[in-house]
Amino acid sequence: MSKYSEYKGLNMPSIEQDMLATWKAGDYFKKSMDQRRENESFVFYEGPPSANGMPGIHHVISRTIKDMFCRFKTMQGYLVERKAGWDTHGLPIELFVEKELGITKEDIGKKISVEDYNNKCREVVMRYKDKWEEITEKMGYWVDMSNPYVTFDNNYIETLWWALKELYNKDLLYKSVSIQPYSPAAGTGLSSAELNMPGTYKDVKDTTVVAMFSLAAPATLSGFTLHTLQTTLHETARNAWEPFVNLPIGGGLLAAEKAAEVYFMAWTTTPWTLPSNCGLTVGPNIEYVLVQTFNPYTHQPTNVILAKGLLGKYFKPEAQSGDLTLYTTDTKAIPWHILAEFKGSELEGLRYNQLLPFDGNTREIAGGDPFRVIVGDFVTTEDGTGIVHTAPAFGADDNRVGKKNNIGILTMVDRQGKFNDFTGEFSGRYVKNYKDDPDYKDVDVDIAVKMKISGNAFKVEKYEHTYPHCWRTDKPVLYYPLDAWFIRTTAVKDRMIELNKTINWKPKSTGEGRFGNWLENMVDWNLSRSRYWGTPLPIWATEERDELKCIGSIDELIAEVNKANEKLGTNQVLTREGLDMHKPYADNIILVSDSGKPMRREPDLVDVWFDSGAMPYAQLHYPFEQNPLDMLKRNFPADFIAEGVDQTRGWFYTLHALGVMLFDSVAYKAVVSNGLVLDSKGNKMSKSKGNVVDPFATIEKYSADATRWYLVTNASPWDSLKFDLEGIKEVQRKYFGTLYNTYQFFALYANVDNFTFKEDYIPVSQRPEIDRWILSSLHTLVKDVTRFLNDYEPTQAGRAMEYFLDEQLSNWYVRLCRRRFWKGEYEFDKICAYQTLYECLETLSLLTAPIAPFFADWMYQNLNKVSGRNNSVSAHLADFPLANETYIDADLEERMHLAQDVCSIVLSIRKKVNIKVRQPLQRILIPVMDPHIKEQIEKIAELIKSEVNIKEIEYLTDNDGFIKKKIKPNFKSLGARMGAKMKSVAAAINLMQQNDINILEQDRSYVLTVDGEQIAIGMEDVDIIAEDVPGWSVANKDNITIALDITITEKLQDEGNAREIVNRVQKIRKESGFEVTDRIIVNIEEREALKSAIINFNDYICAEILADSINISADIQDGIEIDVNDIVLKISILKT
RNA sequence: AGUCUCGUAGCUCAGUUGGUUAGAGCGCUACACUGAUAAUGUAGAGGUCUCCAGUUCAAAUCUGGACGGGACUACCA
Repeated sequence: MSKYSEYKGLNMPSIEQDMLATWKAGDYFKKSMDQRRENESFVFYEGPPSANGMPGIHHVISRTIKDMFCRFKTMQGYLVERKAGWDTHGLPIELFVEKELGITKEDIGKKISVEDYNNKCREVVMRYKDKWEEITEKMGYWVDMSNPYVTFDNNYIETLWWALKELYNKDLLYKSVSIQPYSPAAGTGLSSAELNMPGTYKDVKDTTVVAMFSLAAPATLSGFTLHTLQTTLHETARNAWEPFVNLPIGGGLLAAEKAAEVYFMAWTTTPWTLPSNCGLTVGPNIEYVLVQTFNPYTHQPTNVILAKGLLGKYFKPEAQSGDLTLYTTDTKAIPWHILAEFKGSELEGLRYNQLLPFDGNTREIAGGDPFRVIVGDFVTTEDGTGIVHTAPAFGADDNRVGKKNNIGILTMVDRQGKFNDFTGEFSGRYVKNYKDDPDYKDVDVDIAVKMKISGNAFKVEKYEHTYPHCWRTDKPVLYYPLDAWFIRTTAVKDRMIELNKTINWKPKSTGEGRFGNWLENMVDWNLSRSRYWGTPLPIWATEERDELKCIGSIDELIAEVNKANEKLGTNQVLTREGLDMHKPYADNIILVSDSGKPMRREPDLVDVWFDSGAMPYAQLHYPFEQNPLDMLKRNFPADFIAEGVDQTRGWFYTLHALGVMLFDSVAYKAVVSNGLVLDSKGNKMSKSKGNVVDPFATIEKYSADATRWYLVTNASPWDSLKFDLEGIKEVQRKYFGTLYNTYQFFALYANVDNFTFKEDYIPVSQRPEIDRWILSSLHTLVKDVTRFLNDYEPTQAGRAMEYFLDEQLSNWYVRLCRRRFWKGEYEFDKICAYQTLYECLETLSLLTAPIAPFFADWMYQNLNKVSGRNNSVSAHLADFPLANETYIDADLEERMHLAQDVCSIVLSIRKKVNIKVRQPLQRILIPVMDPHIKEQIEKIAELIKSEVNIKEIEYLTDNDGFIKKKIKPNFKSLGARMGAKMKSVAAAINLMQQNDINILEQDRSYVLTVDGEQIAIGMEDVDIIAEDVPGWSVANKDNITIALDITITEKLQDEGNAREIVNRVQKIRKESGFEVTDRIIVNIEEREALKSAIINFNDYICAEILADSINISADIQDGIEIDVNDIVLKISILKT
């Protein structure tokens, strides 16, 4: 096998199929790990997807990122094990099954047994496993799917139980009431997922009330510590009204005691929660005022407390300090006076009279110490009154703040959504129309009316806001206290925050902002799910709940069962083999308490996020296998994980929380969170919109590599990506097309010359300048790519490779070196060229391998099969290239860049004056102010000359007096010194004449006169560039200026013609299908204008076209007509 | 509503510690090249850097606000 494979065209999908077959046949994935068994490991966790839905294109991006870094680290020599996993529990699966069976949650256990239902879930959960495996393979994601972790496995669940017991023993697991979204119409709690379904939030118009809670009179406060402010407030109010005691204001005679009443104003959009009120919450730093005014409904004198910032919502500015004595029932702008001001924190502890007392909402029933003012951080002054009516039963915030302040709880509404029987005239009434009763009367309105009459309402109005509805019944949800088990994450909050700071987040903002804030505002983790298909909570309780038992392993469970059989006389049979830990079996197990009472399992399931968060240990079946600690040490924490940014508060959080709680450690050291994949117009992809991209079709049509490359290089992974197939096509054309072309070019000539890299490696220092340059660039690239990938900056890495391939390798090195490959004998220079290009291609294939594993390996193998240079048969078994610093020559890279600029400028002048490149020209002039630049250009003069077809380069120094200089102020250096004078100084510099510039250059300084002031500037304050060489064709770019001599002498003309002839003959050779090595004889028709060219450049022409001779004839038969610089003639070519 | 994120050419994106002519690729137009040819080069057109205000001698860049897209959390008076 001594020939490089050549191809007719680039067909990436077919390359990928070949490579997949090769990988499989050679078992390369396994090999890539096996050969590094003894090495340091790089720990990676695969976030488990759920296989009950089809994989989408958004899965391809996160898996590309995972795969890329795992491959990269493997090539760097680490052992990177990648165990696949499946997330198998949870609500989405249950909903899917319900839908498929056409049942609802209520039917489970009735129309279908829990056993059958769960079996169905178990079946459904792996429904698309095949599809997932297929996409995994096709996209080139190397992950071990032969031995995945599955969250419903007994072993997996056993570890979860172990973890739960650890938490239980650390007193981090507790049961409590929590406020959850609940649908009275459906009789079921709703998950946040259900609440986030489209159409759940609707605009509704509700009756809202600003309720007035009267401050308790000091006299009624026996038994409680008196708040001094309480007495003061009453006295202030009484004193304020004192002068009016005998006046008939407000539509009645003022009663002194009534006038001394002080009310808190609190707004609610759910008046039905008022009977359950237990507290009023104020913001500790909010300013509040006591206002003397009139009740707008009863017109009685009154005094209210509300946030100062919200006065404008209830009182007209023009009525401030209005005359109270003039108030009548008809007064539009109710007069008001501010009597006092205080901060929220001062109000804390004030007591008020219950607003709507009934039999069922007494202080005793509430428990705790209700009807007090408390403080809470969540209070704002954006709407309402700055005082929040707090009903701990019906709001999560309320509940939290209520618990913290021990104000008890009142639940005056039952689970059907109606007031209980102890709510006076409202007993039995539904708070919303849950039963579709045509005669339903809004209970909120009646409550509001009652309050208006009693003087406890300040404002009643309809208010439109969004409110969640049950997606199944379309009825408003209410927040309802339900029993639940919690993990006390707040206990380790500070530690979690501290450890989070050590995690390398990509992007940083997700870790600091989104995740950091989330940790700051952390609440305890509600672990309970009242569903059927999930990990059962391993807690058993006696009926009175006075004894609890948390089970931490299957063995322990079996032992406890045996104990129960013994003590309770039951006959339960439980073996490890026959065990299913799910419902309903787990629920049937009865254990015995220490005091001998039967215990039943707490019916809840565990949040699926616990399943996935415990995956680092559960996938190992920790600690139930051999050498658990050693095993854990090798697999925890992860060095790297990656998932979508939507996992920030999901998987990323639960991993972190459990890592901290169980092991006081981070669970991952680095995390890449990728953004969303949107459609090409920037809309979210969704099935209903029909804009989802099918990853199978995409890969099949455009290849996995192009897709992967596109996903990685188009935008940073964490920016949301507008997915556009056109972009993939572009990548295919641009990157892979160019790489392919370059390889093809190499293969074509290397095969001709039998280059197989059998010669010794020619020391780079001995190679031509251009070879040293491309190798320098190549090794700079290796350095950059390595750095970027180590930094988890794949986009930068990919773009650096694109730049190298396109701008440096293909468009410069190969283009300039073409001749070296097809011209001349197979000797030193040619071998240099082959070795150099080979090394570029080989290295590039290895650098590319993590991102585009198929194409890279394909190219690598094509090269390596022939040369056998590398011991590894696949790029993925090879080592990642190491930059050789000795190859890197910054000076060389700089001057080549200079050469590219110079050529580009010359070409643009040629274009401007319309002289084609094939026409040689005598010289260019380059004004050089900087000796370093001249030195640099001199070293690459040959290259420039041949590239732009000129004979010589001359350098102009300013002494020659030809150059017209331009001076520009250097704002950066000048700005700092000049400050406000900058503008006029800049203007003065722009006005400097040629001789001024000369003086500056000579003296290295110059004194400007600006606004009558003398200001000295130095060389560092300006840029001086040669702008023009009068009388020449000139162009410039940045600081380089070039003048081109466009005189075409006769000799140049001849040479141009000769080149033109060569060009035409070459074309004919090619069209006639001659081999590149065929020798020819040329007969050319006589033309006076071309004669001298043919005679003078005979040797040149013959050498170029491999002609043995050129004969000029007066007449040519059967010739081909050609056009040489507008001269038409015939030419005939014969093979010798 | 809060938090995060994005907003630069028709499209996709760069844009260093603020520094005066804001770049690239694709697409478009014209020309050239023709032993990589389904390749390549050169040139041209195309911008209110989303808007407003501020800081500064100087703002795409810094600050504040608004608007728009997206995500997450929540829906709470």
